[in-house]
Amino acid sequence: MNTLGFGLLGLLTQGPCSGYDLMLKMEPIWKAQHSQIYPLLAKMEQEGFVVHELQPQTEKPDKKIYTITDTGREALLAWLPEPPDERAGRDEMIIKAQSIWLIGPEAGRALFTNREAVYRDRIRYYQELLDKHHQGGVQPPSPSSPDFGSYILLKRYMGVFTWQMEWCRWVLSLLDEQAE
Amino acid sequence: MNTLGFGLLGLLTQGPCSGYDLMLKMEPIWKAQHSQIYPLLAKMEQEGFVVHELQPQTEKPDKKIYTITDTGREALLAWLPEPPDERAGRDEMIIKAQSIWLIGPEAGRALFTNREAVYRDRIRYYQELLDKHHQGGVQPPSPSSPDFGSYILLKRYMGVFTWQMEWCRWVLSLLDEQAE
DNA sequence: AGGTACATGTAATTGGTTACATGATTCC
DNA sequence: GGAATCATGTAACCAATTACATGTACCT
Repeated sequence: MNTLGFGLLGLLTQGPCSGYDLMLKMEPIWKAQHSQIYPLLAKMEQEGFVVHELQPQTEKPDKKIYTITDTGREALLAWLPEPPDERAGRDEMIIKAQSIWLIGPEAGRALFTNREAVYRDRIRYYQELLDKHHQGGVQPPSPSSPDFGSYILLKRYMGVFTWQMEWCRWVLSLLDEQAE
Repeated sequence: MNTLGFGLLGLLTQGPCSGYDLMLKMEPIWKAQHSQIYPLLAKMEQEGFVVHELQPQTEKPDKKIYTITDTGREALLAWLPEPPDERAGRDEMIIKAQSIWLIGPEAGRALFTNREAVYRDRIRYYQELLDKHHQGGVQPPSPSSPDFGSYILLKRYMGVFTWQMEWCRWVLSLLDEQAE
């Protein structure tokens, strides 16, 4: 099984769920298309990590409600403590930034202004998710709560995107300096 | 052509280079294996974006020195100003963090202690690269200098990894709180 | 009339990693 | 003797995106 598979198992420890809902729940942390999730769930079922039962619906396609098995839980618990791979973070902006000197300050400014806005939107998005988290209890979830993972990840994304937004502004200030 | 291809073109605007050296130069910003780079360069040559000439070597395999063509430079300049795709940043640690509550505070602490060290190493690595940058001139490169891209990217990585290191420490502090 | 959400699936293609393959040189 | 660096390449596989496919309900 792959990393995405373990991500799905992690969500299923919090309760049975359809493939569609798993896709939505994965979105903030590890975006994957349904075309990747549905076949993976089927494969995971073949290998005994999950089982599903049909929930008939009228006027909508039937749902497949997946549940994690003991085998699945064991596999997840064995995988979790292993030191994670460090993955290459690939972002087109990196490649464009590398060659920014080629396109002149105006086009460069457009690129970074645009990016700054993208990061601003993402920060708003993650802030909203954090606010939802705080709706119930005002206290941050304890490390033994199932919500702890989402909580610390939201904080992580907030920080990463905030830094990148500031980085865009810093680059813009360098570009402006030259214009003077 | 794909994003990696444009990255290679960007490096080639700074001078002709072998596939092997391109791989090394790409490493800090967009890690790719030689098995991805060599066939891509061949394809890019077929499409007229680069040309190569053989540099015979004794006791070592001959080098293929690639040079960007006018077509290649035009394609790069047309691509650069387009707003970049926002790519999903996939890192196994994200999936593990999501399910951290399942493995208990000791194993969780091990995971984050390990990760903190990984980020610390990366910061040291990027700091060294930044120092090398500053060796020649003490002034940061101007936006019209070919080094400007590398310079701002190194700063970006420094910031991103610094934040993630601090995030690890913050999570560790939460885990410790519970232990008390 | 067109877009979004719900709900699932397959097929084609691209992107990326791992492994196989060769061969000299240098460092520990 | 074994690992690392230089230097290229192919083959097999896995991961991920895009497109094709179906069908209802609701909103504008």
